Amino acid sequence: MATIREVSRLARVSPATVSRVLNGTTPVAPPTRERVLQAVAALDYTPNAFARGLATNRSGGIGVTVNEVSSPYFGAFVFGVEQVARENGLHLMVSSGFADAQSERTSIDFLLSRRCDGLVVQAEGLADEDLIDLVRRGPAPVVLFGRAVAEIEDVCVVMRNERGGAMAAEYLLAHGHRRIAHVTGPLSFPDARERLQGYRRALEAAGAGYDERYVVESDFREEGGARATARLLERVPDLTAIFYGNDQMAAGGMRTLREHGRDVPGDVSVIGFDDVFLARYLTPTLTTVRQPLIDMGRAAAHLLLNRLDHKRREVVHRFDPELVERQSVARIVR
Amino acid sequence: MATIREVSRLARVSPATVSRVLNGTTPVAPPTRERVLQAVAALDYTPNAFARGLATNRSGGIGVTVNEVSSPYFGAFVFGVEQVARENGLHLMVSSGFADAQSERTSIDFLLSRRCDGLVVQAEGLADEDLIDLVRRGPAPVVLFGRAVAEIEDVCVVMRNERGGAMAAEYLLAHGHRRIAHVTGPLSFPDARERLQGYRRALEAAGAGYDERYVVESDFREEGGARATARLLERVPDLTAIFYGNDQMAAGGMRTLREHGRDVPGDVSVIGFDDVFLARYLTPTLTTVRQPLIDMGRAAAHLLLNRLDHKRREVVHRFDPELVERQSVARIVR
DNA sequence: TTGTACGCGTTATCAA
DNA sequence: TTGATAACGCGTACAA
Repeated sequence: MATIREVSRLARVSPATVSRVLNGTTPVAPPTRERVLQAVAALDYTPNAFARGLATNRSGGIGVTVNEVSSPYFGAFVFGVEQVARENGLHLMVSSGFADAQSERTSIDFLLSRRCDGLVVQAEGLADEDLIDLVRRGPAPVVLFGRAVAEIEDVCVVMRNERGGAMAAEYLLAHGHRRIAHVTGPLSFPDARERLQGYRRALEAAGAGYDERYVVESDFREEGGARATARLLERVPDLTAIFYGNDQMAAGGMRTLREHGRDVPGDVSVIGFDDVFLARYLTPTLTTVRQPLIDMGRAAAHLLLNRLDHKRREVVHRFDPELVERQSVARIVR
Repeated sequence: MATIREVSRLARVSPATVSRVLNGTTPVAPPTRERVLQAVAALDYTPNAFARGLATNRSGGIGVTVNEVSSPYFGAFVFGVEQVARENGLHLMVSSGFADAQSERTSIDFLLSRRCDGLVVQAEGLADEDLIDLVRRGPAPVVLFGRAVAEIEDVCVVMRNERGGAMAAEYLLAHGHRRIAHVTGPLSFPDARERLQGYRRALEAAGAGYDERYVVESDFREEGGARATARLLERVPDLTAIFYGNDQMAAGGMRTLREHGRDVPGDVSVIGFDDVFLARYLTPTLTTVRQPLIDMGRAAAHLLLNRLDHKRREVVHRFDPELVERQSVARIVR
């Protein structure tokens, strides 16, 4: 690997001039410039990222911590982040957090020790205070995904979950349903609480009444959705529709409904949340509340870039959900 | 951010001693060692990765290029790589290649310019020669995933696709099928060719005969699978089973079969390849040939580690497929 | 067992 | 417009 000094010798200039040509920091006389460029090409020179980092204190990389990179949900988000990073000549360093405070802490420290220029963090284990501290006192700019922390709202990219929950319930109400159940995610997660709140508001606004026997807390996972559904069928067998806090739980729930001889959507209508790709593969295909994950990833990246270069790109912080109509909801006829 | 010099002053030793304590390169007297450790803790010192890289010429990171990080297929693979990386205190730098030679080249150069210690590459666009050149003359160790290049076989982690193709066909034959169609991936991909070859070998071995009217080339995508299936139904309407080159195409194909009034598996049995996530969500659930992607990711990472630290971890280079029985194949009764 | 001093490759400051 | 030179922070011969 050639060094800047070798290039400078070949071009018969000083290393400083080579640097100037490459970084465009100071004008260089065209003929000189030309010689440098030729030398660079001849030696196939690439600047040493370590040395550059040491001198500039910037790495050209942004760190991403999410629950699990390989899940469809976070995968889509990371994809959006990567797009923007590439467009701006930055690279991505990823580290999964596995929804565990200790593990998330490790991931973040790891990324920081690698001198990332900034971080995109989706944390489920860490407390609000930890995140506030990280954002305020951390050594690098940090933006948050999927969690609205009031004190640092300007660095958060989130979904309007309350609105999404209401949207789901309203859609079912509009299709004639009244006995609408809801399987929530863990209520320790704001996402899950907000969706529940939206559901409740919509029901009350419609005069359908909120009845907590129709609500079961679960875990955002397929098996959990299946179990919660069995519980519902036992407790309130007269339900005509179920709103699941995410698509995975809806998938498990639909299986349970089938096993109990309830046709979807003939006997029970089902609606999910997220619109991950599996929604299109279920039978019937799943009507769901869509989160524009790729766009949210792009937004998070843009937000971070704003903090890195102090430009003012327009960034949406709160995304609106969108209802995707498929086949899992039927109109009630009476 | 504290520097090694500040730590050394606080501990009243030289910077060299601090370095020795932290890296364990040379024995340090216990009391001295203790003082250093306390100073490190007191100042919350983290070594500067740039300076360290400059001095050691190692970054502690490995680069990963795959078609698309966010796809379930590659996501699972990357997940395996990440596991091993973490276990060894390394971090991951990712860059998608999008199955395009130009883009893959850019990704690889990018990762290399970031001074990754090694690379895990899954390339679909680059030619064998490019990869051979990269492995042999590149500035860092490289291992390949999903492509067996004869000249550099020792750095390749692959699936026994031929065997997998045969396995799929044999399974259908064992269930009484004789008129078995095959929808392949792009035959420019070795994966697709090998699976086709296995299919052919199994059919011929069983005396069922190979008939190319039963074979349609497609693109590994859902829509392609749907179109290919329509073509098959037109050309050889008497088929009783279809082997798809991957699960995505099987998903599209099953939709087409339904649209044509063919029940799966009542009228037509279907088998896929890969066993990605979605196979379990289709209706009926998809019988398929499983690739142990996470294990393959771990193997690729171990292989790379072997080249980095010259240890000799046992690594499987060629993985055996495994048939996962679900509901999409029925026995033919006559 | 510990300290001194240099080199790693770049950018930035200052002077010419 | 260009060149010398001093950081940047660490690891490591070499010396003590």
